[in-house]
Amino acid sequence: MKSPFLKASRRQQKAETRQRLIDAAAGELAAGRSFDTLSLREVSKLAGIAPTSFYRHFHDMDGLGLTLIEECGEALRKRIGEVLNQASDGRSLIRASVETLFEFFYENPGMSRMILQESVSRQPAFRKAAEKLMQTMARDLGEYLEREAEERGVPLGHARIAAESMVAILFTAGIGLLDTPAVDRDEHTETAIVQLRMIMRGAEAMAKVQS
Amino acid sequence: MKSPFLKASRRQQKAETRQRLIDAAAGELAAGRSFDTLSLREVSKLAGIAPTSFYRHFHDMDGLGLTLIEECGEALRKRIGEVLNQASDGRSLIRASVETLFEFFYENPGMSRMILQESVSRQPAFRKAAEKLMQTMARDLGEYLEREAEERGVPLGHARIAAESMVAILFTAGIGLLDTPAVDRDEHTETAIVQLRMIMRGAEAMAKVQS
DNA sequence: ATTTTCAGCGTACAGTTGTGCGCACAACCG
DNA sequence: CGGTTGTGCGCACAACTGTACGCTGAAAAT
Repeated sequence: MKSPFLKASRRQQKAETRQRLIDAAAGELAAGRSFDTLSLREVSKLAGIAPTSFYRHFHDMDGLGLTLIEECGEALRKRIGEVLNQASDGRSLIRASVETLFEFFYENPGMSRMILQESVSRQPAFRKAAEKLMQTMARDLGEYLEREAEERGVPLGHARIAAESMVAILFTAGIGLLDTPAVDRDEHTETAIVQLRMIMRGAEAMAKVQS
Repeated sequence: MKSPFLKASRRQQKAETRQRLIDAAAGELAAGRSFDTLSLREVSKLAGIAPTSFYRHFHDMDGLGLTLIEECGEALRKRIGEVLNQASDGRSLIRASVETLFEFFYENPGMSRMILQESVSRQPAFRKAAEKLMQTMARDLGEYLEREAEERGVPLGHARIAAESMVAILFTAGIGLLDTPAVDRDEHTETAIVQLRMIMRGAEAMAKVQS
């Protein structure tokens, strides 16, 4: 054991090294690299371990990638969940959701781009993981919309479909946000809000006429 | 010159080789590979030329990539343009657009996925090219919507914004389409149509009340 | 106190990558 | 016809990849 501090237990030590691998990869992503140009050797070096030691923590680079997606997705869902569940503060639900999501994108550009990227990836495992995240968000949002609309006595047609549209728009707008200078950030946000409102209106309108 | 047929002129010969490089790359994409895992040596071999001869046709793999995006984008825009401009046949405009676009995706899965993928790529050149395509489509669609709405005497609010939403949904749905078995294809299409109609309704509703 | 476990290391190897160099030889031009 | 052009080639090289193998030494278990 060449590590400078010997105090830690073995479990701790291993967990820390693993985390250093994750951080190294995330750092490169944040710096603009794309995940599939990262090599096992590279992240190992960045994490301060020998290439062959990588295997003590992940079976593959794919393993690392899936962990990254999972961890980031978890954080994101948690953050959105808070907004949906805790009664909205002053802001409208839509505004709160959009602003929260965009804040997240803006704070974690590397990870966000990776999720967006892997949702269209050729690597089935990655794509599935990213898609699952988006679908879960759409489902959560759809259920909320339905519940909320019922309370207001304004039935929604196709709540699930509307929610899917919203998620699609949010993620697409999120991409654009990532290379938008901070100055124009609010404009993007407002546009997205208008887009979501438009869908809400459309859903209400379709509920009135048919079904 | 080792080529089996010597009849062609130099210009022709070069154009053909270039095309073989393009086809080789496109073929690999269609077979499920992702563009940035393709190596110069690999496509050269597939095209039947020596690696070093690649440089006679493209400066880079990036050069090849940009050509692919451009060519495919051109084809796509042309196809959509036809639908928008020539008076709709029996189908509604929305239905015609969606069905045409999805047909294109389905016929060119490799290229389509590449465009979708590069629209969120870290490679600025690729991303810009793909984004430009999407923006152009959104603009075309927006202009059409505005014109058409005026004719019908039903003014649209935020036509451009509505068009952006539509494009976002179309492309997101397109991704999903690419790994959907042919059986469920129609269902996807119908869902997308509902989503676009919903946006239309919303845009009309927002025009009535404000602005 | 002794044994077992196991994170981390160094070495080594075969494979692949992009690309510089110079040559061949058919097409083209005068 | 002779000279130029330029596509295509083989060779070579250094950089980098993933990973198999066996060792070390401290932590954990006995």
